[in-house]
Amino acid sequence: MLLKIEHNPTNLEATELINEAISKRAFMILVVCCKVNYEGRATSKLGFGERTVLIKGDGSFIIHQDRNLEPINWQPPRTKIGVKLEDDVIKIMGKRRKPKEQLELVIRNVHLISYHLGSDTKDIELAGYEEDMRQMIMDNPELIEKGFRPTSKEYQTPQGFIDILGKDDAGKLVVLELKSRKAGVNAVKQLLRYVDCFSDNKEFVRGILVSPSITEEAKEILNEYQMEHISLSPPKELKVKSSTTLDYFF
Amino acid sequence: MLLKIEHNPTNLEATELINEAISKRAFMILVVCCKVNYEGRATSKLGFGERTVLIKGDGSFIIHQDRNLEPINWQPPRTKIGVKLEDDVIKIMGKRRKPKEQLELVIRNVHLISYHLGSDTKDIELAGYEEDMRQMIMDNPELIEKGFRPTSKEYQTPQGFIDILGKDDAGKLVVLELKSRKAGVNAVKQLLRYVDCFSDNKEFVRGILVSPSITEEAKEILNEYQMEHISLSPPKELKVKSSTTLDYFF
DNA sequence: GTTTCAATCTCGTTG
DNA sequence: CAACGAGGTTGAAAC
Repeated sequence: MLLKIEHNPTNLEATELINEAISKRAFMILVVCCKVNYEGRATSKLGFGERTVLIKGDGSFIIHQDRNLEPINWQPPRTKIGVKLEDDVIKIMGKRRKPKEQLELVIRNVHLISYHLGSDTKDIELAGYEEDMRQMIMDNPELIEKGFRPTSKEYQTPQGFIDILGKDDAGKLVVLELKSRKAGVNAVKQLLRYVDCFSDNKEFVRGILVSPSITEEAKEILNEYQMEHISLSPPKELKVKSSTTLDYFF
Repeated sequence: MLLKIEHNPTNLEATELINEAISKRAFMILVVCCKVNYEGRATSKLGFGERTVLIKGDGSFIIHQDRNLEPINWQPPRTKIGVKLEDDVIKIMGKRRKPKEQLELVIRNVHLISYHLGSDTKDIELAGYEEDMRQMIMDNPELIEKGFRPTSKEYQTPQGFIDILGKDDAGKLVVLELKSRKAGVNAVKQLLRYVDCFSDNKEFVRGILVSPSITEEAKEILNEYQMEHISLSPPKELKVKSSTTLDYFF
């Protein structure tokens, strides 16, 4: 894999390398003393300090401080990246239209610059989501209860899509609301709104919240409206998430 | 600033440097050929490929592919990081309890390893949030309309907190729902639910959605229920967000 | 500690 | 292209 590194380059040398990296759409890594200005969806200013910067070939622009998981400033993919040297200060601009926004990185001093090329076409396999849960229940309706028969998934109502709609052993309508994590009051309210969509029915409609667990307050509201909770966790068997893997690169 | 770099080290050399970086709580940058396994809140596997890895002194563990803003795998601050060399393969483990989860990075080959120390205590200043908008309206109620008087902010209802509640020139009750960005149907539904909380009132209650813009469908629902929209953007004057700046490091 | 909610959310999918 | 919803959401504030 091609990889260029420079330790403590001059700002002139660094500017040239940054230009190279941009034109090659490389993955660039910088450790610099810099300040940062952002203007767009919000506004921010960050004074001078040591930061680690990633600029990807797709236009992602990521600025990390030395703590926290999240970057302190960033721009999403497809950002236009430009660089210029002015009065021995390097300015890297990331501009985007729609939304109109711009990130300005003012570099006083470069400690490390590196860039490399190399595509990574592997897709991640993952599991443990609401969609996996939905599929699991469609495949094994008895996980809800004996005699449960799903009639449709993502049934549309004025309030949005019902995760799973079905009928129980006695033929009563059952609305399922799925959550892959601990469910709170919002999940219960949503379920209630779905059930209310059938309030013109003569028959009582059952509302069941399906999630690994539930908050205490959510449980109270469920009881209040005679709705139920079933404890069920999403499956964690792995499957390929995206089908567009381009494995012929390997 | 102390900064160590090694280009294409052996896996033995790399393991030693990784150990050094961990024990010094340094900011480590790796460009490696690796695979990644995650087990915890969900499960994921990522096959071998070229990845860029950041490990911060606070325990943040971030793995980037060559596209997208977001890391493909990660662990938050306070993750315990460990490394071992087994059969000439480097394994970096990031473990956390509560939630119990673990990230395993299996490195076949190191292209670049670097670590550096240096604290960055500057706080960012930013603006443009819903909270700023709320404050702006409380300070200048005439932004809504002449004669508007806020009576309370974050007024509690069974449906949640109303952003701002007030009265208009004619003494009619007005419910404001604020959004710092383009508002969609969910914002309108939320406003409608708040207004419904006063449906036992004799008088008509006005519902006003305040946001920079609004989706077409949201506008239709607003009209349907005789609610209003006011176009207003959050202010963007800067202020220091965190008050815990430790500037005496500088 | 747990719960709730905004976010420069991001990212995918769908119409 | 805009809109909608899930996320290992994260992160902060409120309780």
